[in-house]
Amino acid sequence: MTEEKAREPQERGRERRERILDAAFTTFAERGYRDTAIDDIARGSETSKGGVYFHFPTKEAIFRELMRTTADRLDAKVTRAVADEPDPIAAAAIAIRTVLELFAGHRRMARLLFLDAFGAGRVFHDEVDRLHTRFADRITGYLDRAVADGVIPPLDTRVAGQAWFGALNEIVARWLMAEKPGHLLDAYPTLLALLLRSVGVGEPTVATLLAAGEERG
Amino acid sequence: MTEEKAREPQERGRERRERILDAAFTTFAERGYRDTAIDDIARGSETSKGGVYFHFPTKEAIFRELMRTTADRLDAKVTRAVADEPDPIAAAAIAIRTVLELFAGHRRMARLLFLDAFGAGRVFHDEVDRLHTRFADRITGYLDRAVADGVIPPLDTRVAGQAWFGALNEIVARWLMAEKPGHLLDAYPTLLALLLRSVGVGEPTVATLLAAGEERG
Amino acid sequence: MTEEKAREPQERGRERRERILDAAFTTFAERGYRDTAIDDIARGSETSKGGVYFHFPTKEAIFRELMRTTADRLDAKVTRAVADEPDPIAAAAIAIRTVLELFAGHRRMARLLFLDAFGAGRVFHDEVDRLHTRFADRITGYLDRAVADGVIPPLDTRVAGQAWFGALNEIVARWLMAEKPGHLLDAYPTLLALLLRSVGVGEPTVATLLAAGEERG
Amino acid sequence: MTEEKAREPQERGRERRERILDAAFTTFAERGYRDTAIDDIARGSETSKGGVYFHFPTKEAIFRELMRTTADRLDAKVTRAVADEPDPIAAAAIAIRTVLELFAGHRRMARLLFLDAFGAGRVFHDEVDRLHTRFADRITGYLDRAVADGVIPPLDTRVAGQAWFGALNEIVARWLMAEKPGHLLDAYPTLLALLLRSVGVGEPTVATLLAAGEERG
DNA sequence: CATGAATGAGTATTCATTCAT
DNA sequence: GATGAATGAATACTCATTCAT
Repeated sequence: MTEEKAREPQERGRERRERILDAAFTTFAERGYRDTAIDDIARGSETSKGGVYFHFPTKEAIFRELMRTTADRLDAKVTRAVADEPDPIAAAAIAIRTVLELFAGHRRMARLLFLDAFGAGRVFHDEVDRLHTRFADRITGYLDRAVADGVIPPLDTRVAGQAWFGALNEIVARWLMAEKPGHLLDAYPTLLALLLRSVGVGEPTVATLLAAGEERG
Repeated sequence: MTEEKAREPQERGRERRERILDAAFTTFAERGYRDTAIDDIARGSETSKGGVYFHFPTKEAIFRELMRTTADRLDAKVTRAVADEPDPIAAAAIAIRTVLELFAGHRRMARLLFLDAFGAGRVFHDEVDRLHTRFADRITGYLDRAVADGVIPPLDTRVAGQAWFGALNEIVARWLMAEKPGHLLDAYPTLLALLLRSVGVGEPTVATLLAAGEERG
Repeated sequence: MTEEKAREPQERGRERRERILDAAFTTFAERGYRDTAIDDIARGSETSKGGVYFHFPTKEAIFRELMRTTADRLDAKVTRAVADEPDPIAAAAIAIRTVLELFAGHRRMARLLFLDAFGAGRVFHDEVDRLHTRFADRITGYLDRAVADGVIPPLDTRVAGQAWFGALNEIVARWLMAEKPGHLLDAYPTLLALLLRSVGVGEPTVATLLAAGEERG
Repeated sequence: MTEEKAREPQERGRERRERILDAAFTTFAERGYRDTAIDDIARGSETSKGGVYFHFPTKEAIFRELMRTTADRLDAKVTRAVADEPDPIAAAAIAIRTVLELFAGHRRMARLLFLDAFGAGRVFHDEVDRLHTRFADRITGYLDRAVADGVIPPLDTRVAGQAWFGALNEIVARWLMAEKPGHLLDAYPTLLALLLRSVGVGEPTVATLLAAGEERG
């Protein structure tokens, strides 16, 4: 209290807002959207119900913002990891590995993005659609470049992007649901090889990229 | 009424039960599990709330039965379609095509199986899990046979099965979410080629199977 | 079925009616009025819901009849036990002992009459009122005679009848509620002595009646 | 409204809580537990259903609190009335008279404690049991002291306590059920005399205590 | 800005009772 | 007479949202 008074009121507000988002993140990921009450979020962020409603108009808005910022963070991380890689196929490989690594380390994040769906109903559909489209489009982008570079033969890259994302998505989802989940990254070599071959990347390149992954890991 | 008098009482009961199931199916698919009230189902099946509860013990039971029978129907259809095909790779191709065809014709069925599980809450995590595992395992089975037959090189077929299912799943899901969905089957050639190549099926075989699909379609 | 056809239809009906009453008795005593569904009674008497409603107009009617006939049986038993006893005080002593003996042997009967109340609400109030009044009046009758005979000094026998019945009632109720109930009859000597003294029966008579009880027990 | 503005918010909350309790008390006493809907309580306390649930977690909790506080109030009143009386027999006499006086003036309170427990269902068996045991034990305590003081001959005071309580209980219950109830206190002299004599209090003491009661009344 | 009391629409489930067959 | 399918009123409890203080 005393310290807080010293800060700019604006900053105090932003901090509170952040605390609410944090609490919401945790609770949504643990109990799901429907089973999370505003009261839980208020308690978790050491605010009151009214406090929450000062910063966010509805429960749905909190969820939406959370989904988007989480996706943003994921996106940023991938972008950074891929930044210096000129080869689109290698970039895709790195992107996939980064995603798996991130989820492996932040199971909660994965739960929010992949499974929290349950209970959120319509609200979630929109947001998940946006999320899936966004990542699938990104993959499509890599593949388009790869086609343009002549690295892989031409193909319907939109469908391929969706298929790649779907494959990745399912691997993560199964891992999340597993009672005794192993290491998510164990699936990486197989998955990467599958994806690369699927778009016609030659075996030598596949081997090279897998080796690169080994080194990094 | 007049017609009903003619039928056996037992049959009338079964028919009512079916009507309830139908109405539930429709409403679940349109509004999702959580947003469907028993009253809606009662109204949709021209029964009363009590009538619904005479035939089903809980709302959850209705949903579960619907999930199971729908999955069963899908499964049976695929099994029949694949019955006479000894080549596992060709069988997989036919299975995928059958699924796409079925969903293309029964968008509602797809919604229930792929999207509406979302919104049903934690209780159904395992039901969805079972469903996904069931179909992924089926694919794994085809691939195992293909490996055993020496048609494709050895690989982690469990991961591959999940990846294939995920890819298929995502294609259908995107189509379901699309505002102006095109023809779901348009994705078939690309998807099939991707999946086949991903496990190392040679280009000649890929071409043959695609041609076979063209003929059938 | 085959046997039943042989009997008079009237008798078959009466038997069914009896079976329903039996089942109701058991279930009411075990689960209470409110927690007993007509379906339970139907199942317990191997009839259908409709069958129950053929013999009784409402659930309440079953309960009422059960209360009354049970009370009647109790009453009859007491009447028989007391029949040859000209001394009203001795008669009262025998009556009390008979009631305790009966309940000690038929805990279920006691539950119905004393406790099943819970859940029956208003319905029970009336019936319990009738029951209590009936037995209290009976005691009042004994006491009136005793006063007339000059065995005990004059007193407000109505109040005394109620008090005696209340005392007896409470002893039984406590016994019914006890987790590890002892022998209900163990309370008899104390209770009888209390009651007798309360209306001014002399110690010699008290001792005689207690001794008589010992013999009979 | 205008008055309320003046008060502390905390107090307003407590007041509302009290209003709910009052309304519940009245309705429970009039219609019984089972036949009282939360909506009735809400209406009676000029609140909303949600308002009731803000102050109490369940309907049962309201009833329990009501039972307990009512019993406590009764207990406290008796304790106060008896405080300066060193003679245990006189104390018991005063206690009985106080209970009768209190109930005579608060018929509703009597209904709640003595009759309305009926209708509350199995859940409350133990609450009623506790209540009865509590008061019976109190009487047993007086009698134990009286025996220790040599005022009355030794006897099974536990049974006697139950019998006394049962007698008192029945008198009140009959009065409550009566269509045209007379004065409850009219029963006092007879009841007291019965109870005292039942444990062997000598006639002179009985006369003295009755006279004391006359004076006080 | 924060609080938390209050609101009230929303929901699954139960069950006595009816009645067509 | 018997059956069991159907009815619909009744009810406790939840929770997003509002708003006076």
